[in-house]
Amino acid sequence: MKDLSMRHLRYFDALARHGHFGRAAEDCTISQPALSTQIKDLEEILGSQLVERGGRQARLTPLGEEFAGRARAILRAVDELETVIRVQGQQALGRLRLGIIPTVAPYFLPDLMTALQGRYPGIELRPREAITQKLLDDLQEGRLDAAILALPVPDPGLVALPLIEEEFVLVRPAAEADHPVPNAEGLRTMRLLLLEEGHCFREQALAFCAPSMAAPRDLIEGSSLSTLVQMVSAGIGVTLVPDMAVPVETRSARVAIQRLASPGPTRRIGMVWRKSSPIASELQDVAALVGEIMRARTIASQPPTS
Amino acid sequence: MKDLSMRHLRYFDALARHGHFGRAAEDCTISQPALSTQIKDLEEILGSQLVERGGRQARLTPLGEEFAGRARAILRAVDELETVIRVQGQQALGRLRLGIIPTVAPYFLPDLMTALQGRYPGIELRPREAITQKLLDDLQEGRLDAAILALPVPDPGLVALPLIEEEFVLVRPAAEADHPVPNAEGLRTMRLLLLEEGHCFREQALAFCAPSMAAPRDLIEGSSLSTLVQMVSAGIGVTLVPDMAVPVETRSARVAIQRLASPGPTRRIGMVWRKSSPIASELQDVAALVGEIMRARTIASQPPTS
DNA sequence: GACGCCGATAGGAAAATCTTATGAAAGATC
DNA sequence: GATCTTTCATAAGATTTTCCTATCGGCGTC
Repeated sequence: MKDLSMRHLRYFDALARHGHFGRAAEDCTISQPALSTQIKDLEEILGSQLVERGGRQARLTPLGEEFAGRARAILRAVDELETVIRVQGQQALGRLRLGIIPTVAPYFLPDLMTALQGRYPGIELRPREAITQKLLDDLQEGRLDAAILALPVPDPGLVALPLIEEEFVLVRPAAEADHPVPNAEGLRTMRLLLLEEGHCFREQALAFCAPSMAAPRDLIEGSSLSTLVQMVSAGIGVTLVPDMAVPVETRSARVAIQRLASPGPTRRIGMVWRKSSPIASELQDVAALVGEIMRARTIASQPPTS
Repeated sequence: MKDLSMRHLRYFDALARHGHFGRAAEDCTISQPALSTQIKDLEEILGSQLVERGGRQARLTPLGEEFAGRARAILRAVDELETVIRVQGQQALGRLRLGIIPTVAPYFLPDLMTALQGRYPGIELRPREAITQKLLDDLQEGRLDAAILALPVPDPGLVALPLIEEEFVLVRPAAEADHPVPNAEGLRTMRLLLLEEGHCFREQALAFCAPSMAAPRDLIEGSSLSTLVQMVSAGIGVTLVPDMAVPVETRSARVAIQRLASPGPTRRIGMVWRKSSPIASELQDVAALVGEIMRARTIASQPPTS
């Protein structure tokens, strides 16, 4: 047996409104027989007579009235559905769930939010700060639209657009400001403060200091760069921070900054999203915008010295 | 361009629930390609991507989620619509809009309502009292399902089933109880009280008294039989009332009842409905029931005397 | 790099829908 | 009261939509 279709509802609605097969058919821009058969179909489907065919005019039965009312409500809902989806589909970017690793978020998120709000008025921004692995998972599962993190990402199925490349700088107690700049080997002999397991920045710093995977002696962990810097200023040890963190983190701490000799440790920050993302092209734009902001901020913040 | 169809909603709902084209297709008992193309159609119709096809699994876009929610609501409404109509279609008679002329209504309506309620449990009864012309109009326009009135009805397109035939009796002041029973000619010389224009009973009475259409002298009008009888008891004149009205109207009035000589005036009460009425067969039953009641009541009420 | 899973695409078949032509019933008209 | 008109139903053929089978291509896995 056939199913109830949208057509049935639409045609019946027209018939209910006009009370006349011919005019209803005209309203639907189909022929009168077409409408007649559809109405007949409908009555068969429901197993009840909905229209009373008097020679004079077509009138609805009580059941027909009931049907017409409900049908109209459904048609309204369908119309609204179409409108809503069409309208929402228009605006390029309605919502952006953007993940950012913890060693980037504090230094760019505010500016980023402002810029995105300006570029996409009315956008619903949902930033989320998490470590790389969690970001990648969320990305894969569709809980994030894009993420800003350190490249490379191993995952195929993701697109990555590099944004900036930045150096790590050495942060040591203010008292050691005029000590000589150590190299990687020298660093290994110092008390190095690092982020907890899971942070990509920790791995990158370690990779520089201890390429052989041997964890350096005297390794102390902190939960944020801010914590690490505070510990440094207390004379507990030294640490590495990314360039972008310097202005914020060393503003009020009594520490010395030393730029390491080339080739020093670096990281490349990029934005990634699913290749299959429906808003891939918009994300391309977003990435460009983010790149601009990041470059402007890092250049501006870097002292003219060195 | 094609239109949004019920199919689209159903298929998309399945896809949303399973997150998997193959399983969704199976759920809909169609092949996977069929579902794929329908979903693609849907996306084209709406001009937006609703599903994100990652190699791994199919995920809904935010727009897709919105769509799925609304689609589900619509499908629920459609399902309810079908159920309601199917169920209501089962019960033979859900509602009966029954018109009755004023010279019948007071004497039968209560019994009739009771009997119909008993015969059709849960029925919604809507009796309406009005003069013949109005009843016929309402019947034609579908505002009434059936009407009880005096036959014949000129209208083709209506079916009429005779129920009872009853005589008119003369009502005169109690003081005249032993006056001789007048014939039609004699009636014309008396002060005759009649219903207002429009009542079929008025015309029938007039037709008996004054076949030549000449209105008798001294004609006085009242708005109901009850009023007329009260006026008679006050000695203002005489009137005719149908047999069925006698028990009720003369119960507490000081009036005399005289049965006229045969062939006296009579009227035939019947029930009519549209030939095209969808509940024509039920109305046939209703008419039979009404006939039974009327006959029982009129016979029982008639004194054994003649 | 072969295999398996998943969804897209192609081509032809089946079904639903539409149109034109025609029929039948009931009012309307003369 | 016979004819004309209106109105809806039915019939037959054309068109469109929908579906199925077969096959491809991407992607992840072993």
